[in-house]
Amino acid sequence: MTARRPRERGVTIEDVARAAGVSRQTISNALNAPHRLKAETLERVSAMIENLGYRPDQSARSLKSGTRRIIAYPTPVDDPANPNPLMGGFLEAVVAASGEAGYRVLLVRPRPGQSQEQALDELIAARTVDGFLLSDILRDDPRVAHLTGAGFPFAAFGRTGPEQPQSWVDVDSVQAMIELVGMVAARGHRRVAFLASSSGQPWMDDRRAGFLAGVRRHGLAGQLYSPGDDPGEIVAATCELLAGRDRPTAIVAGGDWLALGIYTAARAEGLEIGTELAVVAFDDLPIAAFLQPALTTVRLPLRRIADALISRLLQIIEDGVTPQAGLILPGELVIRPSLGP
Amino acid sequence: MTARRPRERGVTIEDVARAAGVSRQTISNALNAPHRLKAETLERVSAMIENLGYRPDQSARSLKSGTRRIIAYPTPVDDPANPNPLMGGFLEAVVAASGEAGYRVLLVRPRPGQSQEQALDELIAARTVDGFLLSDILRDDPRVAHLTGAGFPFAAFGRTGPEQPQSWVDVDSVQAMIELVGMVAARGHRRVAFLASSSGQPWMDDRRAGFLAGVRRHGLAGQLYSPGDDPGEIVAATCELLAGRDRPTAIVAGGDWLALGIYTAARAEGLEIGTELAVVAFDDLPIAAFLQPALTTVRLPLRRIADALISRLLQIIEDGVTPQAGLILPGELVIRPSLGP
DNA sequence: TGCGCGGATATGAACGATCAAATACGGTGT
DNA sequence: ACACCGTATTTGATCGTTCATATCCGCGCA
Repeated sequence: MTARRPRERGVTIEDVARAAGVSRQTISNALNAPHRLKAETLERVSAMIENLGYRPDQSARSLKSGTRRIIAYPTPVDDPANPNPLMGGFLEAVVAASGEAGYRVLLVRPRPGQSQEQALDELIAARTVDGFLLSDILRDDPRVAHLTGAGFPFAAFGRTGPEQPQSWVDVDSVQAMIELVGMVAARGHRRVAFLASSSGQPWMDDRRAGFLAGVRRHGLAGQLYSPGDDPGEIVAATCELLAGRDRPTAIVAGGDWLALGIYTAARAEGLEIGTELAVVAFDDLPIAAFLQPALTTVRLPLRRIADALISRLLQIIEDGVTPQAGLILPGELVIRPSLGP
Repeated sequence: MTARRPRERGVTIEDVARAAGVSRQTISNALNAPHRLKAETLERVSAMIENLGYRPDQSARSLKSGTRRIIAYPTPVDDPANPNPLMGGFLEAVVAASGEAGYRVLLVRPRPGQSQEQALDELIAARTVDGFLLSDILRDDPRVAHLTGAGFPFAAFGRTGPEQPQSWVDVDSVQAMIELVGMVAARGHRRVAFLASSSGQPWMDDRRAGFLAGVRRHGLAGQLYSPGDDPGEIVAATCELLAGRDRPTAIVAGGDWLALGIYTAARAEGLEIGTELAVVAFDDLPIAAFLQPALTTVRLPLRRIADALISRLLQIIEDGVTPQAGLILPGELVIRPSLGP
């Protein structure tokens, strides 16, 4: 531990009070309960606050009030081999949503050698944050279990177990996938393949289930394929798939990244995407719009998800009210040329 | 403003002191200056701390010490049309680096209707953070000017002006680009094109300058092209480029995303990448490895950059020492099949 | 005149930690 | 026996805010 140089202190409530010729409490009231002040005093005091650029010290306020106005977001480890589709856009949406509610987002990650639970405990015990925002919820997610046990506020992007707090928000992947398959069926495709790594993430299972449901509903011939995460593998698997005799005329990918491999394979096989082969995927990452032809996919309503998560979390933090049921939001089909005419 | 329900208070230093039969200060010393305690006392006290799960309240500690152990990172607005290559990996590296130094990262973004400077001021005045980490530094970046004026600690990923604090770290894009062009030249290419949007970002200018320097040094015929950000435009521009009579045999892209468009165009023109057309780019985003054939590119040493930034920032915060000169780190060539044999 | 009343403002006491200074405690040397 | 010293531990004050309570003041009313 190095020596710590205390930062210069700023303008305090005392300074403002002296300058305005009133007491501390009057300044505090001007900010927290303006109705208590005589209009004239309020104006004079507010001017002085503005004038001196006074802002209540967050630490002092927190110490007294017990609230931090900070939400922790444990960042998913971003595996370059399997880039997390959410990282970019979701974080973006969360920062915006919480910012508008007057909260800030603190990124946290276990130190080397520290378990996820320990990292959470550290923040709870040190009273650094008011609550947690979790994403990439696994089945029996240990973080959810831990926070539930500790009785600490959290909200989750992804479903939690039935015996746990239902403070989650999720996308109706099954329904979105059914609609996606519906679009494919409406274009006259009969043989459809689903491609996704079989990594056992709940959301991917939902997408797979949605595909199967869609295929059944529309009487299509659907087949599942699960290549590994390696790009080469994906291309190879797709090539094989497309070289077969009864090759599918449409491919549904579990995520936009996979579509990149599918495009590559299709071209290697001499198939034109959109006309000879329909490709659709899920997530609407930037790459979906960048691919040529642009990719038909399902857009996650990230901003609405973030808004709902923050709103639920703040309800727990500020009012102590835990939502009785999870919230399921629809995905939005984004039709682009890769689906065909 | 909704009513605020104070969170239940946790274990305090007083509780531990009473339980261990010593005074507050002894507990404090056990954590902050263990050498002051008799070995026996230390052991007994530490056991009790562990036992009760005591962690000093961060707000109380901050109030007294004036230090927050939090670094603010103003998140660049992520334009989906021009996805920020850094957002993912850089943030990741920053969180890891600061975590190891015992600091946390707070994401901030101006509220609607608030200027960037106001957002910074708010954090400074409320003493919420100890310093700022800036990225995507523009020429005459207003944030740098503002923090310099306020005398508040910051470190920047990207060069700052000569009259400003030199607490920056940057990648030697020029040199990396020269080496990249060198690799292309060594493969026997004579006509080389550089593709990048002309958006005037300093880092892109460096890459362009590096390209020109490399071309000059190796006596190649180099040409600059600046399509817009739109994927369709990129493909169209590349197609035109490749359809010309004296078409380049190698294309250098300003960023990995552009390579996607180039791949598409090359295939449309019937050119095989790696053999008939060399493609190289910059950033080593996940997409570089996903493309088939995989893309030769320049990897930014994100972890080293983050480490250096954090180390410099903490030096300013903790020791009050501002670095005298910026730090330039080399990019790392990642040779992959798109360059050719 | 004195009293009660209510709105506006002021005062004292936390919140939980750390810093600086004070004290307790053995052991030496004379 | 006593001053002296260094180490181990305790005490008091403080950081800047907010909560609960106290005071002030003008006014209507008996």
